[in-house]
Amino acid sequence: MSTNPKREVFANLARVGTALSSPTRIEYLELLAQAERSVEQLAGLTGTTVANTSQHLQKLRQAGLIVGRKEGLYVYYRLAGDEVVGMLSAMSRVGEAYVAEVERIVRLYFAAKDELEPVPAKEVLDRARKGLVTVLDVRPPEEYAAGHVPGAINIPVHELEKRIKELPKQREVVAYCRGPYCLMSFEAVAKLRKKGLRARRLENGLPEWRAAGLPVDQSVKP
Amino acid sequence: MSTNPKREVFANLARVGTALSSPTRIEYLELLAQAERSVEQLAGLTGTTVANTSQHLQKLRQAGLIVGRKEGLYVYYRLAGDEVVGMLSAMSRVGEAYVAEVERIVRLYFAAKDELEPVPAKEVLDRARKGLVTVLDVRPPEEYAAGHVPGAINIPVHELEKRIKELPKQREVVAYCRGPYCLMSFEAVAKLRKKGLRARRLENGLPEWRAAGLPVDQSVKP
DNA sequence: CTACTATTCAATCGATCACTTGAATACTAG
DNA sequence: CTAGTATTCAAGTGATCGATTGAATAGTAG
Repeated sequence: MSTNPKREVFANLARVGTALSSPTRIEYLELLAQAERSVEQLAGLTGTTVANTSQHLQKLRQAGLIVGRKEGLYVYYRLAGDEVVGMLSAMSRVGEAYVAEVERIVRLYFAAKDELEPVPAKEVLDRARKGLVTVLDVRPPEEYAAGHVPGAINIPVHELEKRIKELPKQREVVAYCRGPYCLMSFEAVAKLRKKGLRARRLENGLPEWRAAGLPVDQSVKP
Repeated sequence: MSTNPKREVFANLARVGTALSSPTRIEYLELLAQAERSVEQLAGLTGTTVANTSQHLQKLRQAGLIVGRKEGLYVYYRLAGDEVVGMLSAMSRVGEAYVAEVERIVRLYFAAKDELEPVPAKEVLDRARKGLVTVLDVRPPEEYAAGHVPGAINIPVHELEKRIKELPKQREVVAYCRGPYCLMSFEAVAKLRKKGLRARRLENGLPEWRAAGLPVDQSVKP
């Protein structure tokens, strides 16, 4: 029983767990699941200092969850792979199912869950191809550019009211954003319904869509 | 949206992450995945004190990963559900794929980094068009299908040895994979040289190639 | 009731973590 | 080269964590 190989494996897994033990780092992961970003961008998005952000990112990198790419003066980080999204989804599922607290918050903020029943991904893909629904991406343009559901229209949620006429009025709208805990699509559905459109949420965000192996379009860089 | 609900949810997910941040606790989870056990049994199996075991189990319980059942003098703990196993699997996948592998290969090849000097992207494009080099994509087929260097041959790194005859023996091979921190191309170059072929790495992976505005071929989805 | 056992609680100590601050490094522009 | 910027490194502080120890709680057996 000199060195236990199983213990070594567990120590490795624990390193991943440690990386996931900070709310801030989970937020970074969610942001990086949308598009790669520089340290400075991430610091601005989360409201922390650059040095602190850099340290968190390095913990995530050491755990193998993200990778960095240096381009000129900037270091762009992105998720190491779709497996990371799958892992986060698995964690969310456990959290939702077993942590009473999470359930409470989900109920409180995210749900009139019955009224806002989400649409499964496959259903959306089929119906979008047949022209039966309009798929709406309410995330910021740079995230849309980094990857979006094929054929989706991009209108950030805060511009939705003034650009609502870009959407076909008679067709049902399916809105999505960053993930299951992202509020933007709830907000969008509420606004659209207020204006008299039929609207529902996609069950998850783009990272989960991509991780499920569904097709993703990307805006070409100049 | 007064208090950010996303932050609250992330804080709870982080509690799950914290529960998974200790090798000992992961060991308990693995044991409990087999069968429910009492505190004393678990303490004996892991070689820790009963009090310590009890504390770990309570952290796991608070995170919603296990549940306890009191029967007489004993408290029997078991996993809260199968989703926990799924989450552990997802973690293992990430850990194995990105931590262990990278560490192993870095140790193996880092010393020889001078010998494995990479080829700049533009040079490869020119020389590939002139038929001077064979470009080799060692990523999994689905990633190759989603986009690859024009004219590149796709042989996943683990199939390289048995499919090596698909490569022209006299032409130099330039191998690439996922990115600058992906080590599959290091492995590929090492294998190719062992077989007597001239081989070098592309300086980056396909994402950087695409980001640099260089042409990318794509296999059409059905 | 008393004696005994499994589990949990409480107090403690050293190690690690999150965050801040200020400096060092790496790269670009001129 | 110098000036300027993005990122990382290094040191310091208060908080939390993991483990130990010893006592308290809850249950059983007689």
